[in-house]
Amino acid sequence: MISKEQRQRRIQEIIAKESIGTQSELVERLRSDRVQVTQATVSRDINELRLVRLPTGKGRHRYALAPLSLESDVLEELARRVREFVHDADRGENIVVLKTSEGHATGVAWVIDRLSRDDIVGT
Amino acid sequence: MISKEQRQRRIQEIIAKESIGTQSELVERLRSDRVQVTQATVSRDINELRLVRLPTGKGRHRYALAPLSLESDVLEELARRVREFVHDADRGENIVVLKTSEGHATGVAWVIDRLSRDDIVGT
DNA sequence: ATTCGATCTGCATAAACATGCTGTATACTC
DNA sequence: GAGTATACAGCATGTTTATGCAGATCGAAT
Repeated sequence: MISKEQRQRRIQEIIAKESIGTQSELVERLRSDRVQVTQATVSRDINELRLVRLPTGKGRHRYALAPLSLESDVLEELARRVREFVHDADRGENIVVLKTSEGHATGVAWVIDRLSRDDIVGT
Repeated sequence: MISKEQRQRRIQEIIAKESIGTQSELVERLRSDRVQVTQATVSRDINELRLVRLPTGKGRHRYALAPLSLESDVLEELARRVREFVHDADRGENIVVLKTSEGHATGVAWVIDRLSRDDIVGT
């Protein structure tokens, strides 16, 4: 019998590293670590740890702690530019239009490019 | 009939201001605003908006604006959404056009809105 | 050592949430 | 206009999560 505290620590580690979508999944995962519990207990643990089940699109979910840290350099720069230069944001179904100060569109777009890197098809 | 987009906006407003613990509760709340929907639709909205049900101790819960309210960090959320949903970025002299996945423009625009407001705290 | 109280867990089940299917509405093409 | 496609929402139901209750365990106080 592992302690409650250890188990909860383990849970946090697991969901931080792996993509766990349901509590049953987590129960199984814990079993593979020789930690035997039921879904009921895991449910209580999750509440105590204040973990959240985050929808990750197209019907999938993932338990998560809280934040995910990203490159804050680029982010801060983007924040600065958005605050300073972006005046308006319109949107359609699959499009977002940002209106910026004269001449600053390139700069804002540049930061967004950096942010997107690989995922961007083209600019 | 209110539009899906309006309804989702309304949902975000409501959960931002009020403490909503279940989807049925949200359905009721929407009804009191003359917005009639079922739990099923609200469930789909919540997934699309990537809202999160946060345990708030002693068996209670509250829906929240996902990572945003958790981290108080709009930037990281923007980064995530840009990475995930923005496919293309065009620019003009004072305009930036982001092309996103079907249906995700609202979410991206929403984060940018937040970012443009004075009351947002930077990283 | 026994009693009390608090904590923890599993079981069974209730409550909450997700989703397959279907009907309706709208838009596009021919 | 008829046919086809796409998005949307409700209903019914399946899946997932929360919880009342009872039994086990532990520590402190008597």
